[in-house]
Amino acid sequence: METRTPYPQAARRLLRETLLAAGRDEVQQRAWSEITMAEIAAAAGVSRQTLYKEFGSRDEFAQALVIHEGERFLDQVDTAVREHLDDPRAAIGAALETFLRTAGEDPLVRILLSDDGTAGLLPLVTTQGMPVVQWATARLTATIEQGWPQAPPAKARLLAEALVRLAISHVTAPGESPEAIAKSTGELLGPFVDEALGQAT
Amino acid sequence: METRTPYPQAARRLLRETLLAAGRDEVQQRAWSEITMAEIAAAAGVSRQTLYKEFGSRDEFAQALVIHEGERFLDQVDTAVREHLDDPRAAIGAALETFLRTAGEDPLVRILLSDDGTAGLLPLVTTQGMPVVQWATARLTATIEQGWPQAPPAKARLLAEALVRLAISHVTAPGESPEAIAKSTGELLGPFVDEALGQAT
DNA sequence: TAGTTGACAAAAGAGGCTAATCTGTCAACC
DNA sequence: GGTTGACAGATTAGCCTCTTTTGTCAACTA
Repeated sequence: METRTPYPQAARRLLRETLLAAGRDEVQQRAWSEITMAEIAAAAGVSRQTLYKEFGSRDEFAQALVIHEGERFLDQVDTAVREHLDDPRAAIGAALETFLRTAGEDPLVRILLSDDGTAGLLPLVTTQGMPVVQWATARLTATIEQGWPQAPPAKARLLAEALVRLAISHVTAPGESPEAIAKSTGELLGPFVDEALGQAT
Repeated sequence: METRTPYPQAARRLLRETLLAAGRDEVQQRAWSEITMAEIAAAAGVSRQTLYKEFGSRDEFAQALVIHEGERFLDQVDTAVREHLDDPRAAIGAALETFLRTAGEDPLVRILLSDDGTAGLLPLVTTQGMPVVQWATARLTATIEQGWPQAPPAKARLLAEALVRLAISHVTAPGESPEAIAKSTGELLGPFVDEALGQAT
């Protein structure tokens, strides 16, 4: 599984990583609309043109940033899932609870939700949310298939997309506590996963 | 079931209905931020003060308008559900498909989704969406309980809220076709409803 | 080769300032 | 129960200017 990465790819990856980290730092302090590309480049210790060369445009960078941050959440979800490979229903609950809790506490997510206008990042998870939904769905699908290889791919994807959409919904319009939501959703989707995975609670 | 409504209530209801209808007509043409309370009142053939007396403020009117329009969609959902009382799984599919199709074609919904900013109506179904979610959930829960009295209330509510959130998600960030979504979601939630209602397909 | 620098047009945004409009709430009237 | 007219305070439209930002050059450097 471990392969040495050739220098060019590694350098490129490092560059992206550095720029995205700089972007995160900025977004944690001010609204997206008040942050300039020049500032991000400067914070990363790189020229503005390098930023453009790597990401193409401001909007594309925003997309990449949101997905990159999402990656952090999904890593945690992965871990939560792996701790409940024996009990799919509990896995769903743990995954959702982990996600909602960390997202709810994350300063970046708070800012994202508070900056309403068209200029902000919020549309990237609502009206223009499809890229994020599809990316997260693909990622979660992979996690599920890895944890339960016997699951039919179509059903894994179905479950993943529903979880992604429900998770986003609960983050943007929060009602009950993460635990309550996790419990309910586990109950709701439990019968489906029991059937799909051929395992009983 | 049929009771004569006393005049005062009837008049009040007629007033609200007329104002909301006027509001809908306006919103179908321009963005919410460009519509004034005076125009709505005029379109309803009523004075501005009557509007304020009835709805309190611009924001409250917006809330009422969104819910009132939602009522139209949920009426259709009700009908769709009632046509499949023998098959809960099909009922879910029909309900979602009906909702997504009519919502997708509705000019009002299109405008709602295109007007991003804080000034628009969109936040009422996303970041400030809880009132709408709760209202729609309560309404759908009632429909389910009426159609399947044997269903445990908690499970009916659980199912209803998930359907509401998924429906909103699919309207704001549309991916597949209404039919495909309806089919998938029916499949996803089927096992749960089978269990909750004690009926097999 | 991968990055920096400086320069650029076009687009967007900040600032100020006035006039107009809108909201939300009066009280008087029918 | 509804209308009318009037009102202060807050918003918004318009316009104009100045500045900044975006996105893309070509020339330069390690």
